[in-house]
Amino acid sequence: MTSGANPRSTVKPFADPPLAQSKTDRLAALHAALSPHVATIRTRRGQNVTLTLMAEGGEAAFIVRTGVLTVGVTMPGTSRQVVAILFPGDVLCSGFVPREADGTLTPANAGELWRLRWSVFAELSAKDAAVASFYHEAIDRQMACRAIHVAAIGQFDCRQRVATFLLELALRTGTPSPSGGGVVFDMPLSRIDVADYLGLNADTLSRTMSRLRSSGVLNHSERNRVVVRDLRALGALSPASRALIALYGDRVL
Amino acid sequence: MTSGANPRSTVKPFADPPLAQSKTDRLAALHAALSPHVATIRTRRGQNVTLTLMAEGGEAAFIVRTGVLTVGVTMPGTSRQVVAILFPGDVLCSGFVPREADGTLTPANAGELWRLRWSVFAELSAKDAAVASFYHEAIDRQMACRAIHVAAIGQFDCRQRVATFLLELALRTGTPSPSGGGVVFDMPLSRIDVADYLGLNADTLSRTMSRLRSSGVLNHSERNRVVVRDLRALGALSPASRALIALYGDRVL
DNA sequence: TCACCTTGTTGATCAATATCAAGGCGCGCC
DNA sequence: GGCGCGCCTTGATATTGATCAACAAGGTGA
Repeated sequence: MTSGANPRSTVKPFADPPLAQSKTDRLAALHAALSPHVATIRTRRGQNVTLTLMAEGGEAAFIVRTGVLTVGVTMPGTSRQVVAILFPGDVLCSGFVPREADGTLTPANAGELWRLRWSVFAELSAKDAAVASFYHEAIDRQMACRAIHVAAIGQFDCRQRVATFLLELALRTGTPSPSGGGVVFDMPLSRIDVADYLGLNADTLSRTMSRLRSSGVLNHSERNRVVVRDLRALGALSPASRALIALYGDRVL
Repeated sequence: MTSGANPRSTVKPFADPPLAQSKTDRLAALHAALSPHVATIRTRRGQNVTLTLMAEGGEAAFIVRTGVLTVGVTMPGTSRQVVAILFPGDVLCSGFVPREADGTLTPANAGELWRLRWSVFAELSAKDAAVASFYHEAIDRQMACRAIHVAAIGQFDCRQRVATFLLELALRTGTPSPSGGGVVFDMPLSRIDVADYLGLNADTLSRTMSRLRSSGVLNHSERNRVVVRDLRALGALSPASRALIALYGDRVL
């Protein structure tokens, strides 16, 4: 469970994905407003970020600066469910994670996380319109994303779920591949994490990915990197493609 | 599809559920702050509330005053998914509903809804700490609720999902039944709505409810009303019972 | 270099749930 | 009252995806 032992952490990651450029700017601007109150956490895969502040058990707000994290819950007698995947610019408040549900905030790779007391964040929001609108946009995006996620888990079959997930990653973190029509991105999550996110068995997920490769939508690629050969073909497999594009843009399309 | 034709709308509803008492007070206090900007919508079952404001296509914020509403999305080629059920005190912003996903806000019964321009709501939040904290608490609760919902759809089997749903309704809107240990509440949603919420087939849902009745957890009850004979037994069937109680209280337990 | 461990892949089997079909019930409408 | 229409229920069947088990691939540390 130590991050050093995990091969995934040794993979040379992309630099910040290009998509995040404008977000990175906004985050830098935010930092000016927040910095006196922010604790910076360097994340490493496998570590477990505590959701509430130690002192006084206060509520905390987290802002993802770089890297990817998963938010998971585990109900007694069932396996873990990843309820959200957080990318740079996303916000998590400890109140978002239900109590008594074994909630966890787990980095998927190395990155940086800002943490601040929730009450401080609320105050800053009231004073600084830029902070407030950053927060509200983050909430909007996350709520919309969760709606799509619920629809995928509740209504999509196995292949549709996998296509939806890959499309989301491609739109959020992908770079156009040299050969036209394709997209490349890092896969920050393990098979098991992805399966837990999609409400699927890891075996079934593996089979589905294999089928996507043999049908030519994906390329056989190196470990922890995904090469989508034809993004439009992938989009055609996901009922949520239009919604995802509306939410995350068609930058790589 | 007219509400008058629907038998459900003719059922005499409970008055505001007792749980909502403190919430009702808060809503009344809020109204003072918001009233100059609020449009009050009387909801009727089956109507479709438009999510964006007509003029300028602006974003809107909705606050549920009374009644129950469902938020649904439908991706092409799949059936509808209910992504949230809104009760009095809940908030919905149009940005929460993904675009290009056929999002709908649909009252399940008669009630009252406040609508205001999102930008106005944001301004009021910055000025009035009571408005801001109301909003943030609503967001926290809804995010936590959605996490439980995702876990239920992704990991629970059929009976666990149904038990979780019934428990949530019991905790949020139930009243203790005369005979000890039991709880009674209105069922505001049709079988199909519930099935769409739980990611189940309506037939399967019906079967599961029948089994819960014959196993003695539920009473055979009149149409659109549910009598839980033994709430603890119901809780034992739901892996999320502790999380739900932490979120909604043990008032009726 | 080799043993070991984690992660991922693949095949065979089985169970849960969707699908299809038929029928009952309650209610509004004619 | 009788008719027609949704909604709900229940049974028979089909199919998807979970489970179990074996094995491959790659990294780690001695």
